[in-house]
Amino acid sequence: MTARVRFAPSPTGLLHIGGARTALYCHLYAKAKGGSFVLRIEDTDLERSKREYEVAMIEDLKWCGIENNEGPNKGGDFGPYRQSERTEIYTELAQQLVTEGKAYYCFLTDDELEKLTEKAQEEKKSPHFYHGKYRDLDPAEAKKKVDTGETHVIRFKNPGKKYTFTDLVRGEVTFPEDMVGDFVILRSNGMPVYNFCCVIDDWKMEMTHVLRAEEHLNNTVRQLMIYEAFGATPPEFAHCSLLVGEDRQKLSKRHGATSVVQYKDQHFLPQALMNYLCLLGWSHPEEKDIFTMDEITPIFDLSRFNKSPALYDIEKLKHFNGEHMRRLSTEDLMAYLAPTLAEDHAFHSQSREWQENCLDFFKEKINTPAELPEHLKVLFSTEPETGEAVDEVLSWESTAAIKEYIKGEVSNIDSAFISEKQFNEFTNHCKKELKIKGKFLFKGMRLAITGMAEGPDLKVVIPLTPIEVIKKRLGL
RNA sequence: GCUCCCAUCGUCUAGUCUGGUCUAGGACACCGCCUUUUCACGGCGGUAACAGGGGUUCGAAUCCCCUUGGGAGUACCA
Repeated sequence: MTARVRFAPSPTGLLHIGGARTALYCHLYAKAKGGSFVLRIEDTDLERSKREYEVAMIEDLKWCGIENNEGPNKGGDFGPYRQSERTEIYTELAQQLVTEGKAYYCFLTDDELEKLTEKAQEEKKSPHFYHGKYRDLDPAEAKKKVDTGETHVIRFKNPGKKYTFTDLVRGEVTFPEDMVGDFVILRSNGMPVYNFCCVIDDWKMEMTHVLRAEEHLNNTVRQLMIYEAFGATPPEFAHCSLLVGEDRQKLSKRHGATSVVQYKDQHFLPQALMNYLCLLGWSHPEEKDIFTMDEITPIFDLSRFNKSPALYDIEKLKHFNGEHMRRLSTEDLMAYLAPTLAEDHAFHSQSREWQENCLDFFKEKINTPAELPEHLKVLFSTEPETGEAVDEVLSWESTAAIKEYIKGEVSNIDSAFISEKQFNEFTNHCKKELKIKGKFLFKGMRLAITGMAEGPDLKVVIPLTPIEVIKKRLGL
């Protein structure tokens, strides 16, 4: 049987980091098994679901390099892929369970429910202990109430036994008989709830594997009951660890940038984000840490999941971004970095060759595009630096001598740049004729030409600095 | 409260299933040195962990139990 794996987000917000990781794992696993990756939209929460989120989600997944084989955007043999378009299927199946005595109508009002929950808690019983009030109501009588239009939901009749299943990452998991009560499967507004549709869809869409985050582990018991009620074979389950923030709690908006689109907007490389996310809970068999998703697809498997929650660390993500950025070809690097600079940045007025040399040099110094403008100041800024370090260099007599000499030389230069050869001649002149060496030479030279006390290698920086900038710095 | 899950450097992790080769390996961050000045990169080196307690065993990070700690769930959210 070919693997069929789904990612089933609810379109109630933007795709977040945790969702992207789950989607990545699902995608990777489906591809590793040569199977299909299905996108299903779980929009049964009418209040919060928005079509625009669905659209954004598909776009963000695409940016991540995750494309589905089936889904609302692609079609397929198991559609529709939006739960809101499948309500008939759910309602019919829910009715079937009622007919078979495996579910029943419940007429509990919100008030009653609340009171019963409180009562149960006072008696130190599970909150759901009294929720089965209408469990044994005569079906004919229940039907009559329904027909007269009384507000009702459909509750699943908990068989009251232990459930055990083998989770592909957690091993054998057992739930006690009273872990959940008679839970709702069809709301009073006629919409089915998550645990019900999820099972129906995974069953009818013939999913072979359900990969999701640990927060769903407890839901599995309800789902197992439903599969059993229909005599359906459940898929294999794999619950991977949760992503947490600094406070060790489930990652959410309050932890800062948690939607994928924010990383896209900040110009992170999608392959870096995926690489980092992939390693949060999964490890490469050879302990490699930098790789592309294509590279690991053939070797991706469920046995290398770590069971404990992983802390999402942006600093480490930046490192991954740097590594992937440095692996880009000259052309791709240009396409990546150049657009991140402001439109009026002096970088854009330079030649293509200059731009390539420039990026090739500065890519070594940064991990993210956001750090680039600050580094480029050494080439374009005409504002002299201030501070102790600068003052110290300025206090040396040699510095004044260097500046004087450089000023003379530069005023005679007509070309657009000082060549590396010329720069070496200047250095040698200062060394031999002016008898300046060591830090007095290099620091003095740097200050004279760049106005800075510290910075990258002068041999590279000087030939990249436009002569008019240098002249302006020297007051020419 | 109840249920389920988890527990190796500050962080991500390898090693746990199939006890010995683990004086616990790698990565991020941090620190130091080298790359004839600085910073970054790179190279080299360093600080830093098996939550605690009991067992089992000749031998335990690895197996068992308890404690503690953390997380998730406990909805007519997903």
